[in-house]
Amino acid sequence: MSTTSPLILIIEDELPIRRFLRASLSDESYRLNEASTGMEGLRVAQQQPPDVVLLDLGLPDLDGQEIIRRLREWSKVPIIVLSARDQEAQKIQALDGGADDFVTKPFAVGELLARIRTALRHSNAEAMESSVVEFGEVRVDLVARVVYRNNKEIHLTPLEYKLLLTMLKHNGKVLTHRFLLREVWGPSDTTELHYVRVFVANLRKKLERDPARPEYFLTEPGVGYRFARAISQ
Amino acid sequence: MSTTSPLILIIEDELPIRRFLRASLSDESYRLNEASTGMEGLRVAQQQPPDVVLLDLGLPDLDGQEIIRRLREWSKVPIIVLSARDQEAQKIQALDGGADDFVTKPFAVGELLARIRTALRHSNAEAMESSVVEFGEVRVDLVARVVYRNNKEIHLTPLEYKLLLTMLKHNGKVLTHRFLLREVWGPSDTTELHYVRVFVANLRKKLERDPARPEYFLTEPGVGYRFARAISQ
DNA sequence: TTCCCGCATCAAGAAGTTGTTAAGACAATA
DNA sequence: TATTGTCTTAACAACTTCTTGATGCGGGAA
Repeated sequence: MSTTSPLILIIEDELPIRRFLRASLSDESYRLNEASTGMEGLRVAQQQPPDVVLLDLGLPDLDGQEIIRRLREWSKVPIIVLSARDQEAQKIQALDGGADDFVTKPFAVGELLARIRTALRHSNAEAMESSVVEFGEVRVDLVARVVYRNNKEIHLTPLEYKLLLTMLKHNGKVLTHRFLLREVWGPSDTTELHYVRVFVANLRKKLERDPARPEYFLTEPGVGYRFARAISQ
Repeated sequence: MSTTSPLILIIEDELPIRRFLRASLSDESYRLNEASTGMEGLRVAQQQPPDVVLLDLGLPDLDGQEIIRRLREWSKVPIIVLSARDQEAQKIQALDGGADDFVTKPFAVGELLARIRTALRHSNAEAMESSVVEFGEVRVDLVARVVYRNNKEIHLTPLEYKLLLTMLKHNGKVLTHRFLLREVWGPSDTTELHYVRVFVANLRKKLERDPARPEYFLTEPGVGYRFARAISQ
């Protein structure tokens, strides 16, 4: 968060509610960005990283869960979900999917503002990441979910990309085979440790200068793997 | 948060609600502490720091705001406030006073559980930040599971690292060969005392300035080994 | 001094883990 | 149904770690 006033991104398709939020929030001297579709919201979030996101779950184009998931792939920005009453399952799903708070419509402005302040307090501690990660010859656009090497697009399969994301997210940490299996393949498959080997080999082949002498996807024998990228980058 | 299941402190004077929470939460295999007054809650929180606090605002002895304030003087534990409907001012005051979330009674269990999980996720993330041990030229990053010496990475094998951890954990204490064997090699192998010698030698070679004149991995003749690191560090 | 004992060091082979390749299974698509 | 791309699985080569025995060192006792 910069020294200027906090930036809030509203992702909401209904104009009246957007108007209402705009009025309530700018009274508090927050800066605002608005998006009326999920895709637009993701794009705006990337271009101008907000300090808090207010997200309506009922958008026309993308599922709310999907938006949360895609945002969380590269950002830790607090997400406050707005949604209609009586959708408990949805609430739970949103919170477990990575949202930080939930406000039920119709909501009291005071409460919403207080929850925004709480979210801002939290986000103060955590640093914002970039939506593009680079290492060596490789550039990963986390929002577009496209990987380039020497500016040439490299195609990754879904699981390859998911594994890459997981390793990027835990940059520098040793990740056990078991952990990677759980993160990428899901909680069921905690046995087939060999998958990880094959897919790390694939990533090396596609992204390392010399796959036999990896610089980024490092092996920790007997433990697991570690992604090592210089901190400065 | 330790490796055991998360500890939740319930501060709530009404027995029926406490019972209800107890049933709902222990189903999820959380550990529970309960307090029926604010003072008791503060005392329990201090004696056994919880991972999440569920706080009823309407307690007989202390004002809810007061409890939040006193907790926040020394703890960052997530506080989820429980309170009756239609007390918006109170809600706002609680959130601004340092509470992290607010659930309105009567609440849906599923939602409460989801909010607890969200709170735990937050506190986990903060705890993960740093846990580094240093001695001499050596730095051990316990989260990343990486060891540096003069800022250069030193590779340790699984058993070497495990032995190092064991000795760090019991800093200053004399550890018998038998104890180290049990801790590092497992309960079966309590005979082969030679292993310990070889691995301590390895650690010295990798981490001591002069392996022949160890400063940290000290021999206690006839007994075992002792790790000695200045307490101040 | 010489012997003895516990500790340190080294290195070779055993045991286990990881890298690599490729073929088959499977699912989605045309 | 054929095609394509992806995932799973197996086999084996290459590599790392662990175990083990041989050897050397040093202090204390005879």
